[in-house]
Amino acid sequence: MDAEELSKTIIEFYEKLTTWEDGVVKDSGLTTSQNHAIEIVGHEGAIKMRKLADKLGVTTGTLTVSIDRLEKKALLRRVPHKSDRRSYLIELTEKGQKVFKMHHNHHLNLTREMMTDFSEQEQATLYQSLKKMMEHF
Amino acid sequence: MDAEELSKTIIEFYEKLTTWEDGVVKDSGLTTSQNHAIEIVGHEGAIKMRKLADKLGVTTGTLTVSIDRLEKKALLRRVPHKSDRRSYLIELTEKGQKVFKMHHNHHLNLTREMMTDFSEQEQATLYQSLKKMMEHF
DNA sequence: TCGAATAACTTGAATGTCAAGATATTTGAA
DNA sequence: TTCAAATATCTTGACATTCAAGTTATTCGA
Repeated sequence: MDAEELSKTIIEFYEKLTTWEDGVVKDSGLTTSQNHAIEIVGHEGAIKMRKLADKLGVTTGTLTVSIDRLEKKALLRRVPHKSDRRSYLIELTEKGQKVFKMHHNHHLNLTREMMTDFSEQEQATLYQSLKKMMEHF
Repeated sequence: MDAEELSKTIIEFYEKLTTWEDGVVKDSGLTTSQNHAIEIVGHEGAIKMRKLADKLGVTTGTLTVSIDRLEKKALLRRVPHKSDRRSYLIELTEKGQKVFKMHHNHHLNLTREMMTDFSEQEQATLYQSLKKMMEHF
């Protein structure tokens, strides 16, 4: 297999996902960055600002502003940390949960759609390949 | 294969690529958006503003500003269109070519790195799977 | 106990983005 | 041919994202 060709195809696939995701996010009235925050809080559950900033790959200053806006939209909230009064836990509101689940389902539908022509065996192979590639990050 | 699990893994893989790409781009002194423009011009060759805007998924107003900045960095230039005086062709400068090739090689290296544990057969299967998934966009 | 480290917030500057409108040019129909 | 409509790009104003640098409050550790 030619590495050039494979590299090009991986990038192409990545670009397609990005375009799809941008479209889905825009329809939900959120920005990409806001959606990303909701995704992580949805998957991780209550999480500290510091840890969330690291996962998003932004500074805490950036995150403060970002959480301000999401809190204003009533999608998540700051809850004072029980044992550290400098800190907050960020968690989804009910409205935030709904948005998260909606987005989660969109992804699930896309996966099912993409898998229509895959045999059970092919799906398993793809799954293992993705896992194997991720070992290199 | 559980669609939930597969969906989760695809997203995970996508996130890893994003983080990797962000790091590479940041090291090059460009923004993600600027890099994206260079990628497309590098792959497509001389291209009209209108077409480039469509491929980037932004308005022409956004692109004008973006190209202004890249022109100031001497990475690409506007060349008047031969038969349509309203229009320009955007092309890479030599410096832009270098940046493009560098980035291209980074991707190639990543692909080779990810493929280290893949047999020839596995690589071909992955390639076909990616192609097949992309038919659904 | 107290200085260093840590968590989050604030501010200022740069960039990205869109919508709406402006300008120049091309196109197509009368 | 002529001219209104379409097209290509640019401009402007408003807002979001982001970082760096600096601030405040609290916790930690020697």
